[in-house]
Amino acid sequence: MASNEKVNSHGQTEKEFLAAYNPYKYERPSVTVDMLIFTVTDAKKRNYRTLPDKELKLLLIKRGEHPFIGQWALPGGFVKMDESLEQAAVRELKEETNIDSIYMEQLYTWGEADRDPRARIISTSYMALADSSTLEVVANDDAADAKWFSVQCKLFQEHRTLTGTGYEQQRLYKLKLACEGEKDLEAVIKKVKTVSGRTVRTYGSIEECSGIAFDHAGIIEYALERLRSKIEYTDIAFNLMPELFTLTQLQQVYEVILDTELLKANFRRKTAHMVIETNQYTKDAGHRPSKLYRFNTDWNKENE
Amino acid sequence: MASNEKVNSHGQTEKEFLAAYNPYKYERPSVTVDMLIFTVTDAKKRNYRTLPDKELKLLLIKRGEHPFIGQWALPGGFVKMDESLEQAAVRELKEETNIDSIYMEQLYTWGEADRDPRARIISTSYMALADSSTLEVVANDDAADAKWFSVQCKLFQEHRTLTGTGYEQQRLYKLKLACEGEKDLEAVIKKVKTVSGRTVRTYGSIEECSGIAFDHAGIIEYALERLRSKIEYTDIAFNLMPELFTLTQLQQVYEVILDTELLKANFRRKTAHMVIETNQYTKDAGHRPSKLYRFNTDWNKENE
DNA sequence: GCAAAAGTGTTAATGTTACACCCATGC
DNA sequence: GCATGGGTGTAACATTAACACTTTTGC
Repeated sequence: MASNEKVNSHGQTEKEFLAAYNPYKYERPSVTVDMLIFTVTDAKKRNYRTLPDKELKLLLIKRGEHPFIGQWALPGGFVKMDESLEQAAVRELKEETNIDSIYMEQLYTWGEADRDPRARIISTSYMALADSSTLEVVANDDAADAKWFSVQCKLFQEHRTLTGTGYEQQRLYKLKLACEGEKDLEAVIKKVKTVSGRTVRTYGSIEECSGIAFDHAGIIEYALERLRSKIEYTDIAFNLMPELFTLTQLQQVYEVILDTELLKANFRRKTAHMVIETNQYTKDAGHRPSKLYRFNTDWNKENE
Repeated sequence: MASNEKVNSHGQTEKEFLAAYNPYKYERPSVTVDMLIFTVTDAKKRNYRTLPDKELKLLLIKRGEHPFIGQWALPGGFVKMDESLEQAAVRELKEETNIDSIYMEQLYTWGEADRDPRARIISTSYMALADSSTLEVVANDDAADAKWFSVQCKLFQEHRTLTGTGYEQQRLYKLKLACEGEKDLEAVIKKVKTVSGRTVRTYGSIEECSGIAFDHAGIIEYALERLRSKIEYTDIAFNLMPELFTLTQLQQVYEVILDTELLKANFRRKTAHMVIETNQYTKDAGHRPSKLYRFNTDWNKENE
């Protein structure tokens, strides 16, 4: 369907409408969705007794074309004219992982004019969370250019300068993405907060970056921040869990995302109302068997 | 600059790039920013003794053209090809209120394919908060088609149906916008949460709407929800306060946004660390003078 | 004096943090 | 027996919610 054949509900062709309303005529940005698909997997057991460590993983695609050829990028693609942003995100998710109906939320829309060297592209990022047991088959199916990278992001420098009317706070985060058989990807992201009188302004920038395409390092950092804060006050973490899980597994997922150690007794009290006990147990674990739980979808019936 | 003259950093014209990368050729959406500019103002005093009530206000523009002619819409406009989304938002803010450098944050990007009857338009919404003392002059300057509406949004119906594998929860919110000399604007927004097994899905829709253009009623409801939740754990409310304020005024702002009554003593303890006492007092108030405070920009020095 | 709001103190309930301890399993 | 994790109890402390009370002003 050519653009100038489209007649809208007011008897205008799209061309007529745009000529009247859009000062930029046919020069319009392209819109894409960028998908941040996270999961949590087990690292290798150190010996027969220990539990495996958990790793937070993110799906990346190796670019086969310029620009950033050979570098890794978030999966995603153009939004079609007849589908909503969310439909586009669901479609991309299905294409990449072959799963529909997993948790997904819109994160942020990235609109710097020069973020893509080819043309003006505005990208809305979506975060999806999946239970790794559902995914494993698919990951192998995929072409060799889609891989799960383990994700780590740490604050490694912080400094604060007083100015006449306030202060400027600068923080440097190091993002590390690793995948067996691939070079490690690294980026340094700077976040600056300027307080001058009553006005507070914040902005971020990518200071160093190796192997990560476009501004995707910044997008990944943003998603991790969101994930970290939302895990504290929502039930978002259960989207990363299998149907049945032990409380220690749940705690490990919290720990790998928050990057802290939590106290077992306190963690169990805090999450008690979000889980339902089953009468099943793990076995052959090299230590005492543990009870399996499932997510209690009704935990916040009253509040929200 | 015509679109096909633009040569990018890889020696392609934009036309060549899009032919290769974009399956939709030249058919691309338009992108706009929609601005939600909030402020809090005083209603009329009931008598010489009482304090004025606070009202949460939102700036709306009367549409002079089809579609939705005569109805009220959020201010906003097209994103130019050489400016970022945020620059576009700042520009629109300046055009509407003549203010730069007030608090602003990106809210959400609205991408339903049919949300504008004329053509495919994707809109990123930004919320801005302003202290009304800075604004009052400008509001009068503006053309008669821009007005501040008082905003109210209440949950008025809730119901829950059990399904085989979970439940469906439905909530109806009534949004009311009022402005002296204008008809009241009203909308009913439905939010549905479907829990089926472990998968939770949420979506919203506008059920009834009178006088509010496009899908803007839903955008306003979304912004109010964000404002309400952020006021609880950030210092966002101080963007609505003048330089100097009393603790009761601050409490009133919290109350009008949260739509509850708060206990004075407890409110003061909770906000104590975010304010700095001055040695100034209000006077001629018909009751005991009260101390004026200012925002303490350093309140979260350690934490965040 | 009195209405209205400013401002402070107290107590009970609740939630959080840190730590200590016992239990069950596989080798 | 012992390493490893499963699972529970408790005391100190911090936070919150509800209420009661005193102070200061303009008319």
